[in-house]
Amino acid sequence: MQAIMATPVAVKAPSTLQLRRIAIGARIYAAGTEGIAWRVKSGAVRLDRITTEGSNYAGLALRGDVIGAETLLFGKYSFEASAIGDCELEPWLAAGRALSGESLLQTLAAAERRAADALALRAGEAFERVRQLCLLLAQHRDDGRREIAIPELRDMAAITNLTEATVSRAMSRLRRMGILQRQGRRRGLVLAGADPAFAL
Amino acid sequence: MQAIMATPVAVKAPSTLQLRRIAIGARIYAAGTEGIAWRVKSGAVRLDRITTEGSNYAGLALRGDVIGAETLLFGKYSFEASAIGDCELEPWLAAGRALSGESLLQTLAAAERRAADALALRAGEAFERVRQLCLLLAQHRDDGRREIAIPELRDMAAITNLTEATVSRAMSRLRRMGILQRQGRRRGLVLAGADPAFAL
DNA sequence: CGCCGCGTTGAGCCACGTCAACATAGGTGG
DNA sequence: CCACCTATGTTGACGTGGCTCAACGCGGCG
Repeated sequence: MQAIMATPVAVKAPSTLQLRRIAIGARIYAAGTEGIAWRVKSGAVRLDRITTEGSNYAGLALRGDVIGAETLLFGKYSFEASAIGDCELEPWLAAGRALSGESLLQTLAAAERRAADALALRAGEAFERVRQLCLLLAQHRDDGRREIAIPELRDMAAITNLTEATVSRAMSRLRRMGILQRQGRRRGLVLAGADPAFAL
Repeated sequence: MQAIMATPVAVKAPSTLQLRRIAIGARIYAAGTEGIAWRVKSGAVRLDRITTEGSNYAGLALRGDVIGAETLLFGKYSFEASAIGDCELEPWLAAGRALSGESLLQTLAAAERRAADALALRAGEAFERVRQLCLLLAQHRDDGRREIAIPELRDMAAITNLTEATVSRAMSRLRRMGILQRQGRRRGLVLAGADPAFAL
């Protein structure tokens, strides 16, 4: 487990905080702890809201999204964040004097689009939801194909509001159909075809 | 249907635009049209994303939330907004020179909390989802009771990702249990008990 | 009055949840 | 290196919550 590097000192000298790498499955920060805001350079982040009855999936952040912006107001994180794909984060410097309204507005607009995506992942048939989630997680490569770091079933299930068993069946089907390539159980990258016939 | 009052002229002289009232069920603005950002003073707003395959529920805005902030960037609305309870909107003046970073940050934090609420409304059993939605829509009154402007079933169904039939059954049950009072078919206000036993 | 949109309710069915058994990967200690 | 353990993923069998389809009631409106 990585230490939370965000301290008041870190806030004062963000330039010393460079790219932060988080392994898949690891927690990025806990709710209620102190820290700074980050921009997701690559990977995928799951946000959870902590309630008295446990923690619930509360949002998704992908490449370009900002997480933990509330620390600029409260000093503490409101949600818990965990990496569901290998992540690179960079400190988000909208804070302090350099706070740009335009940048904040863009972040707000992006957050609203992302929230709409997250909602859409909870509607429709199971197979379609899982397919859409894979699409969101996919990154384009030079050769035109897409690669996807498959999150744990637990996370995919929470995001789509399905059970792990149902997600597993959908993933098996995507593999059987040739849309996802490479073995099933293997953690790590999987390829989606470049062929438009593989609509993914 | 109310006319869309938001025009470039309106943007230049927002002070002339005062409280805007929208009747339940009416559209507030359409995606792609020009306009300004609004703060929801009361009521509830449903946001929809327009795609080639029609429009999909994409978010919820309640008292205090800001809608249409993306117009400050693009000049146009990205989503469609409709009132699902009688609404009062006021122009949101974070625009132009008066743009305050703090206010923007608060709006961003509120949007993220609201997005988490919206996601939670799509998890759990049908009855519980409908109950939670009613809770979100309820306003406290002086006498300690709560009043709720019941949206159309169509909207409650879209928000909770249930069918109208299922939502109707859940609402009937809430009424049978005495948690919601007043008749069923009647459009308009319904009361929830103040008694904590009526957990709603 | 007749029509239309909305809400209500019942009957039957099916997609997904539940439960369980098993497979495999990865870690840990010998 | 293997033995073992645990966490995770896979797959089948079965049950059920909510969807589908349909009929009906009611209110509003031309």
